[in-house]
Amino acid sequence: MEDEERLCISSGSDWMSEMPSGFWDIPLWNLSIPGSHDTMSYCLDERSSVLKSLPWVVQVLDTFFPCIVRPCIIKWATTQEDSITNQLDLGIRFLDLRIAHKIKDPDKVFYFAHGIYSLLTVKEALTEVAHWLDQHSKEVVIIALSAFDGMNLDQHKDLIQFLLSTFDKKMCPNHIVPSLQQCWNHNYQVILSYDDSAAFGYEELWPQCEYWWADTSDPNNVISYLEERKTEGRPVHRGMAVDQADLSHVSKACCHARAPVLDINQNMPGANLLCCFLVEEQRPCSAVLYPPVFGFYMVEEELRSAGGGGAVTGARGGNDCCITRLLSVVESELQAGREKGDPTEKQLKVSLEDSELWRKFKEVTNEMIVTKNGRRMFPVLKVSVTGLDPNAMYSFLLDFSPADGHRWKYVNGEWVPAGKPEPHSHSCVYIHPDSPNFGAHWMKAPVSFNKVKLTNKLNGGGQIMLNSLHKYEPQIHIVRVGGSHRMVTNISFTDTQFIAVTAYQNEEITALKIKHNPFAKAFLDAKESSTSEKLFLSIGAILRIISNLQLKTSMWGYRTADGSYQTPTLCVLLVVVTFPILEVYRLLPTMGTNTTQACTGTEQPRTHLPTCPAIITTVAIIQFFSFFFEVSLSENLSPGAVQMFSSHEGWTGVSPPGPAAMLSMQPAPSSPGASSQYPCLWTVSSCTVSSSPPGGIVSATHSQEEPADGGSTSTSPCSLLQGHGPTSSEGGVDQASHSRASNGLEF
DNA sequence: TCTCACACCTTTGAAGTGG
DNA sequence: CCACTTCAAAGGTGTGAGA
Repeated sequence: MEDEERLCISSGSDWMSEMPSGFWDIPLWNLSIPGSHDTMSYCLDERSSVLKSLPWVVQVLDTFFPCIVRPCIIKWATTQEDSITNQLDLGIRFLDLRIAHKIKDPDKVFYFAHGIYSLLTVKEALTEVAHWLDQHSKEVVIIALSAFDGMNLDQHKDLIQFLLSTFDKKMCPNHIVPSLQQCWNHNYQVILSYDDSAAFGYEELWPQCEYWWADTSDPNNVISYLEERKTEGRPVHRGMAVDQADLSHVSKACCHARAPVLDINQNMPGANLLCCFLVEEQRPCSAVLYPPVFGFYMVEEELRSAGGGGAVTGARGGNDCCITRLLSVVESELQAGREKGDPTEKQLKVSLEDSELWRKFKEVTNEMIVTKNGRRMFPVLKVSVTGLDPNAMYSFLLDFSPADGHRWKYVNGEWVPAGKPEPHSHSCVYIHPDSPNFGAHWMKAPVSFNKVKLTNKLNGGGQIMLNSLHKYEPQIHIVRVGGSHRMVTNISFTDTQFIAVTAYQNEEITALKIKHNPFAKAFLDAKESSTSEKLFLSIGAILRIISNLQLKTSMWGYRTADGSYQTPTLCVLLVVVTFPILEVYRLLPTMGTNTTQACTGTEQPRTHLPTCPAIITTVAIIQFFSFFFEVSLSENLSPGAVQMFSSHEGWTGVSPPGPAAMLSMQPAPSSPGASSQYPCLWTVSSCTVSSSPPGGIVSATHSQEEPADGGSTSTSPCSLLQGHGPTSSEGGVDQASHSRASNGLEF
């Protein structure tokens, strides 16, 4: 960044309006904006009871020894000394407000809370803010409301109504990309983040700020943590991000970053020195262009810059000794209080349920339907969690980040990138309905996001809005709530990526959804009934074949030594019974299936493999018994073979595998017209059964169009043996017999 | 590419029943 | 009072026609 762009503004109360024009069009989240941690903690009420969210020991002690407990809490909890108006005058533009409603308080009065309740009410404080904004019409304040201790839905509604009426047209809608210029053009002065699901549906309310917390008091670790997070890119969902760094193990947080939150705590000299440095040396509006330079990184850089004599501002030049001393104090202070962290959460593990199913969808590029009214996800995103603190409170959130920088289209059976993506539209964060809840609750069973709905319209109601034909990756955020210790863990699984669509493009995806989603069972049953119907067609086909054989042998029997014919009833029955049994076996994977049935992978192998033995065996039986026929089939079949029967879609749905995949029942080709004791030579594939012509193999076609009368279309099972007219003639099969066969089966 | 009505299914919860 | 069953309503699916 050029030095000119690092201009520091001397005035705190109107520094935004005094920003150089180069910053006017930069989204606010790309500016480094000073804020105050627990903004309202300067007015905690010693007479109020402690919060119920505090450990029970503290509550018990407060019951018996309030005169001791409360001053201690106030000393610990007071992170600010200046009033909210003074903070704004000093340049603070990010307000961290923890809201609470006093237990058993019948009035609709809301307070701030940090350990105990505040003296000032929310109404009083925010009215003060609104008044200040009236006097500073070009200043923009980011207000983050969170915690909401002891509040129910009705109270949320009351509070939201108050916010809407207080700030009215000053509130920047959440679909706007807020820059100074944008805000000035529309007189927006408030960006209000409301960290509760009650805010869904209000376009004036922004989602929760994302906190990046290094969870360490070591400045080097803070820097490396923020550097690492910086490489991951910006938060995927809109809203302010707070990169927070705890400079003391007692949670006297000094926060800074994209929307830095500065703690002006008087009790922590190290932190205060650094904060003072930030405030007095860096100053508000020490803005950075994208990519954002994070707080401490910037401090470090500017320290080097100042120390190296490259004065950015006149005030900093020649302050080498001062800076070194400051850093030394900070380092020693922080070294003394290394954070201990929570050993439990360090072992946090999150695993994806149904990962095998997700993987199958991923293999064929998963698709998720988005509709105007919202459509559930399938497979359902479900995770198992271990390693949480069983007694701590957590919220589980879900949002969706663009998986890549493409728009996609489905062309010729595959997804291909198709240009630049639409701007990532505002996507609500879905808060798991069980939130907040104890760690023990989250760990006792897999956490399922089965109720989340995906939409392509911005219609609130907690639905996730996605762009159609864009690829997304779900992200789960585990947020520790209800205490000053705030932990955020983000988890995502690449197998859960999908392309949002308004209608399924890939038939394989449709098949997988129908197969595994119980709500789509109707279509599974439809397929089954269709299959069963075809099964009977197949049985009919084989019977016609047998019938046809009977015709060709003049009678259904074999010639004995004395020249008479015997009817091999048992053989016929075997043929008739074997085929349906094998057919049923073949259909087993699809019949009676439910969601618990394991998927065998893509549809192709499922229908492919069992088909072969069914046909092979059936044909082999026919072949075997035809051995007894006086009239060899080979005499009646043309070498230019036609298909046998392929009534089921599953058979023909399999692409003809080509010669390499063919199974030859008897490899030796017969010369056309050659008479043999063996009736014919068969070649069997997964979907075709044909006599083997010298020149090659005829591929299969569907037999659904098979005429009911067993006519002479080439796809008819009858036609397998008789349908090639010239050959039939050559074989000497008389037309009368043919007609008789078409009229019915005789057994 | 998207929307919508539709048939068909599962899920859910209230009502009924019996021990 | 509880456990179990029944049943109807609500809601989740993919489909296919049409915009």
